[in-house]
Amino acid sequence: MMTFWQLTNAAGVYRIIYANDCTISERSNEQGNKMTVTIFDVAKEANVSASTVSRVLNNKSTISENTVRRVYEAAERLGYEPNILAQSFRKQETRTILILTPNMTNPYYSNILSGISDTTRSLFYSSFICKTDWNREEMSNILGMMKKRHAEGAILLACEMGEEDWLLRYAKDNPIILCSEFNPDTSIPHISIDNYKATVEAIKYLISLGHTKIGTISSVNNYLSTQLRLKGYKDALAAAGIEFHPEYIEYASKDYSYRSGCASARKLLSLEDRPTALFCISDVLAIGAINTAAEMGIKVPEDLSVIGFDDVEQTAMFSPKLTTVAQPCYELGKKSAELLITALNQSEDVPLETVLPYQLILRESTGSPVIIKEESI
Amino acid sequence: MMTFWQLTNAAGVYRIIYANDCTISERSNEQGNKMTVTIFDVAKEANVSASTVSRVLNNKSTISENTVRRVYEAAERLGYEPNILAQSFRKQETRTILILTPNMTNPYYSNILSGISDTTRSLFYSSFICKTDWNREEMSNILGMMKKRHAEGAILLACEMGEEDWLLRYAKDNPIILCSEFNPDTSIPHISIDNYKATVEAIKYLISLGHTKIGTISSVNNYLSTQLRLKGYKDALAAAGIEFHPEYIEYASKDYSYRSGCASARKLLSLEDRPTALFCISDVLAIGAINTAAEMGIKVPEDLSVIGFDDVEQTAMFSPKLTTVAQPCYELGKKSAELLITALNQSEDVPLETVLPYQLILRESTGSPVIIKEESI
DNA sequence: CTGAAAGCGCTTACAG
DNA sequence: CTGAAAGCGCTTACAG
Repeated sequence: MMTFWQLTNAAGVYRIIYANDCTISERSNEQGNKMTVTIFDVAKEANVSASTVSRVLNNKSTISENTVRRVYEAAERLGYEPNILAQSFRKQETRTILILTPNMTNPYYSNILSGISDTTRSLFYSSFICKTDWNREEMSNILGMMKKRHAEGAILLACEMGEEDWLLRYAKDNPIILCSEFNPDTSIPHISIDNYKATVEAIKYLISLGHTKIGTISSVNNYLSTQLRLKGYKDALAAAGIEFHPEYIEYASKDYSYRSGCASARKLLSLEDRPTALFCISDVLAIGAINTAAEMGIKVPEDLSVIGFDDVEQTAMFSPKLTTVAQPCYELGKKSAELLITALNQSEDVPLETVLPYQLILRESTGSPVIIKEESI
Repeated sequence: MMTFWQLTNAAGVYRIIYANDCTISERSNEQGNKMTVTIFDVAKEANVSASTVSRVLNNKSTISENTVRRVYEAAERLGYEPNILAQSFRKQETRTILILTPNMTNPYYSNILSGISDTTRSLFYSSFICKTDWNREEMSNILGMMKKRHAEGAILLACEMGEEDWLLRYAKDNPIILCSEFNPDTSIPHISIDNYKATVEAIKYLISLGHTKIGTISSVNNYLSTQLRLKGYKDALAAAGIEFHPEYIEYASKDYSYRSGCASARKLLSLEDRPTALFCISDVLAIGAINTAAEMGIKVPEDLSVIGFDDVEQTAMFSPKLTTVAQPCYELGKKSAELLITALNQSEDVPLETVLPYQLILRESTGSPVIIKEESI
């Protein structure tokens, strides 16, 4: 049994995939070598020209029903499989995209990668995942593969602000999508959640619980999300008329390491008038804060509320369960891939900005502050 | 400035990579379209034939020094970049390998993937990571890409026992490497640590600490490693003359889920004469055991010693720090890729079995059992 | 040490 | 609706 798969998109059918899942008749020459069945063999068998076979298999132009049938039958009889290498060469297209990620093991990235990978495959594209370690030279090398025709487009995860200028050099020749992080002034299409709004909602929630002494663990990195979350934190406090305390802000390492989360938390919790709630810009940082609090004898959520960010599944192993802002990682990846492939297939422009929904998930690490009776003189 | 990179392996130079990192002279025709610089253009510029240019750029046969220089200079002057699509087509090679993984987000896998990915890239191969969800049909589809000339070989992570027969159908046409898991009777090259020895060492360590009531959290899956670890557990006990208690074995879910680790631990720790030590065949299971013990008021390591397996970095966030058998995940990936590419490049056979060193890492989750005075009549 | 020529397997104007 | 022909850019026997 032979099956033909058709993939359609807005622009119409653009590729026929030809799958052969049973025994195929393999022809051999006298030496017993396998001979490749080409489009010419099929043409001869079907009594048509190679051009016609090509057209039938690619759904190009209208062809008489009779011919179509004959070609399909001949192809099946011969066990023809199109030579992808020849097709790529002829069309000068690789159907390959580049994925640049700082690393592959961080669950936030790996979930995005998973979404990208599944999506590209379902659209018959290959994705080539490359680890950059935030190294700009490495990124340049990788993107240079597009010029060398190894790939046709790229998705960049975790692009720091300020990477804009040199990136444009590549973006003008090949479509590029920025996933999660981007420069607000960029002309390169990007996709993310609304980090500002998400943070405001998280802080408002803490305020609604009765907290007024709210600290944050931010990061020294140069991501837009970090900036936006810091601004959301400040704005939400201001909107509620809560005085801003600069000492309530600590900055963790650029990669949100657990260690640095612990260190930041320790500083904040050692403050004379320590916060009763902590907004952390990543789950790992939040876990660090919770563990540090425990070490210091501060109970979560009784003495301290903690909110994380991302909702990576690995936090399910912790108790108390983390209240956090969930990012749709898999969907961020999926959508990035779809946008890129759209850009690749039609000259039609892709939207500059795509915003996916976040969700504030309330679990066990937050609660109302214990009201300590103020002693008056 | 133009640079040529040479990659050498045991078989000698096998590819020249040609990198151009500065402004290149781009020629245009009257319409201003970019014209591709081909090997013929370089040939004309250097006053040699295209064959010679090809030979120079591929280091084939001996060529007069003078010619070599002229060709390089011409190539540089013209900003020539070899057309990879044409090369692939001509040689009918994709330089692409398939990686089949149950999922991409589990840190054990993602670390292996990272090793594979870095290595293939450094050897100028592409790796195409595909998620299988343990679905055999999906695996077949993916491996089918080799026949369709999309890829030349494959690395399979987490191949369950019994997958052998249908796999051979693919392994006879294209090299395949099994990483971490395999069938002991397989004829397909594989790489792993010595799971049996590692387990024996771990159990011996527990015994040396004074434990005699040692339980294990195994899994219902069908991996060789699971079998070997169970056998190692039993054998080590037997070797020490410790009686085997069937009720000291529990089986977690096939994917080592945290939840199932908790459930298994609860059963073991609810036993009348409960174990004082638990050997868990994955770190996540071990974390589940530790957390469950805590919930039950059982202290680790005072009342219960716990050993994990894998040493994925994510466990660094837990206290007490986990004693565990470390697997060299990144190296397993790296070595798998090297083996596969070796198999691809030389007909020379690759070793059937490659064993990488493990390491028992002693941290805080293990200790001597508290000796409870036996009450005599 | 080097060149002329064939050919990898397909797609696509062009012509009818 | 269909065919003959050219050509994508390279590599590699073959011949000298």
